[in-house]
Amino acid sequence: MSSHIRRTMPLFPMGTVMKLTDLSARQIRYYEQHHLITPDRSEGNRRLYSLNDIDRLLEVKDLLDQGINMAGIKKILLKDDSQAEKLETKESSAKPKKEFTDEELRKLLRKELINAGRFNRSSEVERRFFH
Amino acid sequence: MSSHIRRTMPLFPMGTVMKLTDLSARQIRYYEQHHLITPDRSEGNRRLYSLNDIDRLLEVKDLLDQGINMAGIKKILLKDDSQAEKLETKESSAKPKKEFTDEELRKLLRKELINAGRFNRSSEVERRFFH
DNA sequence: AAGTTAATGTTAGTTTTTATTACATAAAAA
DNA sequence: TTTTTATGTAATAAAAACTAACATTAACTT
Repeated sequence: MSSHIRRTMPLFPMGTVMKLTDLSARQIRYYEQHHLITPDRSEGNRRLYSLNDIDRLLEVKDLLDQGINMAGIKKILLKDDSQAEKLETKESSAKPKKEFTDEELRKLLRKELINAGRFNRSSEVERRFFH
Repeated sequence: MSSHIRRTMPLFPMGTVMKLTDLSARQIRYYEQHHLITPDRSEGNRRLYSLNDIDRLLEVKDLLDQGINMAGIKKILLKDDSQAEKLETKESSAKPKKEFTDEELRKLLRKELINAGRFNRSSEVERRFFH
């Protein structure tokens, strides 16, 4: 649970993600159009990516490098994800309800980041950049 | 990629650092004025912080929370850091250099003891945040 | 008590970064 | 060949971040 909060916290703006993934802004937004990631937004509408988002982008990049096209990548990464299926069919206006305010989430994340044990499995980006 | 490069890589813009440290932009820039951090800059002059920078900011925050003032924090964090020494000398070259006397140090120490109850965190952010 | 200093807040004006949208293009698929 | 895919590029608007200056408050000094 704590790991989940830590890795889903919307933290990184576009520029950071571009550097971490070596993808262009165009590419990153394109993959979002295809629902492979759904980054949160700042109050001012800037995209904010989580560690999970960055992981996912690196997976997409990997698969593309292997010659797999978007349709295949979707099939692979969004497999039996009913939420994504819905999004795929139609722009769903149903947003996930927020249980926490942004402020509360921030505090939780920081706490988790600070206190989190090392027993959580590493994400791709963590392995690549932070170990 | 070596650990040093990873941890000194200029990655995070101000907003991200504010969230990770719960410090204001004003505070973060103030600590930079005092040479406690020296973030890199983007091509467009935006500050880019590394994991090491964030570590340092959290240390500063910790020490401030313990009632230690900037002078003491500098003494503690910049000790035998030749780069910082150079900067320090350069900036105050026109002014009389204010030394930190034993008396002042004892005062700081007393303050710290009075505010004791917390433990010193000397660990780095990388470990706390991303492992 | 009054005056200084230290640490941080706030505000204003400017530059950089990001978002959106539209059009362009090379390579792959049909 | 024509169409689709994945990505590039350009124009414009808005947010985020910069610098600099002035404001404020709590902590020291005298």
